[in-house]
Amino acid sequence: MPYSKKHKAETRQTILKSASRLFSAKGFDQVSIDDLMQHANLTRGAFYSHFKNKQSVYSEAITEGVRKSRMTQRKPDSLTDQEWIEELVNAYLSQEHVKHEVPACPLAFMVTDIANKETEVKTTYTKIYKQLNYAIKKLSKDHSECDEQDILAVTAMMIGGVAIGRALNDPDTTEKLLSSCRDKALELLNK
Amino acid sequence: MPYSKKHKAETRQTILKSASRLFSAKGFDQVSIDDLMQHANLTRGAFYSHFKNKQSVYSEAITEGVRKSRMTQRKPDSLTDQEWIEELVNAYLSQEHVKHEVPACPLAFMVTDIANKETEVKTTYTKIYKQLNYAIKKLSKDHSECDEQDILAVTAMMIGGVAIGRALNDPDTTEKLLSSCRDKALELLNK
DNA sequence: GTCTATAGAAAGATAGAC
DNA sequence: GTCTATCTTTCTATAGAC
Repeated sequence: MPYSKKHKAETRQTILKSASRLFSAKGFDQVSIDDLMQHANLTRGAFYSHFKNKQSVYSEAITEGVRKSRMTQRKPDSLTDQEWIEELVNAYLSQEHVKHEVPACPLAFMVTDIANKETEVKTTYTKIYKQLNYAIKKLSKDHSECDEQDILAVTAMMIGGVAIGRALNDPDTTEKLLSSCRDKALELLNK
Repeated sequence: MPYSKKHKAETRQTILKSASRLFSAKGFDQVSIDDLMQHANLTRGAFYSHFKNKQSVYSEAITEGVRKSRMTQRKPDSLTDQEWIEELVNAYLSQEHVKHEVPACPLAFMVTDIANKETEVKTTYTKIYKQLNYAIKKLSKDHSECDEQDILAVTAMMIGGVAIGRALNDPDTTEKLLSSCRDKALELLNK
């Protein structure tokens, strides 16, 4: 057997990693299977040994993107829940995130792209969206009075703030937007 | 002259109308020039008498979309500023808007699509984004203490709420999201 | 499993007739 | 101004050699 199972799994993972980065950056249609494979130092033809088609790698890339993003990292023991949540919100609504200098959150980077896709993809989006809200809820419950409505508003502000920031052409406006969302989000979360 | 100037202007407007609807619904790449022209009962070849290329009609479609959307309508004299702003926020964060049963706001429907485009398109987006914030500021100044930060947070919530709502697969979650954003947005605007 | 080659389809843009 | 025809490119997906 010239190729081990381990090798196959690693190749698959490499493709998925490129996929999550490229689809976030450029959207479904602007990324070709050739692009994905070139980033993995492979050629087009090899793609179909790993994924059924383009849509299926896109769907998996969403999950992969969340796995790598800051939001799903474990809280360091040195921080309180409140400190950690503050750090997460600030990192989310940051220039680095908007400029994609850190792993992108698919919830913000892919939101419009996903709206036009099939059930499978939207179901994945819905799932990770609920996870984000649940994670914040859990981190807030001990030190805050905020309820589910507050949290839904906060995540809309976070996702919206980052998505809008990416579409703007004016760095000053982006910075004002991000800082406003940071302040108002933390205000809602710390009440 | 077999075709009048008026006829040309009308044809152009018809194309633009299809463009604003289709690009909002499906995104840049999923709409072909053929699609646009078929909706105007014309064929591909005629397109280039009206627009330079696909990108330029996309750019104009953003402006056209805003022109038709609720947000730019004039306030009826029978309503106070406060009543009108409440109506606008509620209409924006509504199921009808998310489902595109009323003209779509490009700020929400095209946000990710635009992030990956060239300067011209992003400049247009930035302009209408600022217009939205300015319009709300003007409507708020007489009855509310809210500042620019509040307004930026509110519009992020509005745009984010609608964009996320479109990507979700679960009507209950969408409804909870929309109603939470409505409540929190109006809370910020009425303080 | 990965490669090259290619089939087949779609779409942007142009040319020339009317 | 609008039509049909066409050039050209790009891309998904498959076939077959290694």
